[in-house]
Amino acid sequence: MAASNRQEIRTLAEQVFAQLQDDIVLGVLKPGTRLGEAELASRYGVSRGPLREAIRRLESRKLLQREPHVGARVASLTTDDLVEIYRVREALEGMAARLAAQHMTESEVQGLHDVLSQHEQQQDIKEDTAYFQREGDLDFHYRIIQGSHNQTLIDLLIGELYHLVRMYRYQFSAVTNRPQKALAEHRRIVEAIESGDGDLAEMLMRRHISRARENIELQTQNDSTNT
Amino acid sequence: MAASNRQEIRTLAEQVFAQLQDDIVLGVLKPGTRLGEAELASRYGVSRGPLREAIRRLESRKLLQREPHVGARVASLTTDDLVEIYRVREALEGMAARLAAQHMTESEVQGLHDVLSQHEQQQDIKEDTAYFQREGDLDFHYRIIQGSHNQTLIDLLIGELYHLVRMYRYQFSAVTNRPQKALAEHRRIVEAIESGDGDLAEMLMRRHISRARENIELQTQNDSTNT
DNA sequence: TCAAGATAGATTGTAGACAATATGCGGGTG
DNA sequence: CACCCGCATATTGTCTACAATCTATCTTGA
Repeated sequence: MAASNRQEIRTLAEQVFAQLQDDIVLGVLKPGTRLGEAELASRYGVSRGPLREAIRRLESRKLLQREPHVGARVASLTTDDLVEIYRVREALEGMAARLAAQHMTESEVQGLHDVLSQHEQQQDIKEDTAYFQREGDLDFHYRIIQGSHNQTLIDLLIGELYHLVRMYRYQFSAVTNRPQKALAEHRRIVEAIESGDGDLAEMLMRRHISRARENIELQTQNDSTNT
Repeated sequence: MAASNRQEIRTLAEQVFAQLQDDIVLGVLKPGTRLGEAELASRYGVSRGPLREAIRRLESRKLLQREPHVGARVASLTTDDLVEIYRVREALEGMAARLAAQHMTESEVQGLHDVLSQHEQQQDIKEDTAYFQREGDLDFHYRIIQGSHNQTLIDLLIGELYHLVRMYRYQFSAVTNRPQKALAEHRRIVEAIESGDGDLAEMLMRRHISRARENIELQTQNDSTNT
């Protein structure tokens, strides 16, 4: 539902790539797991050729780590890695918000409002906050990124970086402990985009992501002191 | 010399990957060229296995475009693509400059000064401005990116984006028509980094790259009106 | 002239074999 | 007892050959 297989898949190598990626992101294959080629080949019902091509592509997306003559392992993200990623997100999504304020069409802005009101309802019904905190939050960010109409930016964020963010969320069942504030920030970002204020949109988006990063850093401190 | 093969290369697939990448970036293989698998395999003296893995990795770096059952072509960059890339550079290198101001070591700052004075001398000797306008300029940017000490950021910029920038420069023999101003901007960026002013460093870097982008956009307009 | 089918060419997928290398175990030595 | 060296094993890396599939072109017929 969220955003997994965007384009039509035709070759076996691409199928294996998509399946293996999902299995890694969703946690079916746990971080650190050794991935033997023979084992994977039989698991997905293909030969080693297409499998190795899929592995190469997943390696360049940092979803698995490879070492020559040793093999591949499912990437295991540390919190430091995630903090690094959030710095990059801050820069790229800030730019995306700025460009979205300039280039978004009316229907795209309307779509933002739809997502927003959807989240507001789910906030009232407090039981299913998981949606907002997982893929729902990402839907909002996806739309703004797409709204930048900058294909390079879109590919970098959605094609490469976001899989790692999603993997982390599934790995640690990560939830934001400030859903109301986050939703309020989303609202103000949409207002800035709607009024075409690129400067403000970028600033608000950067703050929004920066706070999420600080939240991660804080939780890490608590974890280490409690342990 | 500049920055081509950073890590030790052990497997054939990695060798082919590095060679093919260089051949594309440096223009040995011209944009749009069809790359038959059999032809490439004999060209580099390997079989199709390692070759196909190299092709997959180059595809995810956007150095070549592939179509299933048709084949691969050397990517041909349009000016619009480059403008998109410069928007991303503005965001990412702005962040890199901010982080560099916070995290660069003394010796790294010294290295920046060295590059700077090197460029100043080459400016006086006006004959060989090509160095500054090509790899020399990139050296400066590379150092600041490395100075961010954010490996995710470094990988994205140097590992993925910069090959495209370099390819474009070789493709069009692109030169900046404002070398003095660019050098002055470099100087002020180093000052901001040295004084630990992350806000200023980011702002100056963003302006610097933004002006380079405007320069590209202007040249494109002239080209189209003259043609 | 246009459209549908056949053919040629290429790429993609598969299988099997061998070479190259890392890992882990066991024995020997200080 | 600890450490180092060498060997066996398993896995990855590579190559060859062939089958399957798709694309594009050419031919043929209406």
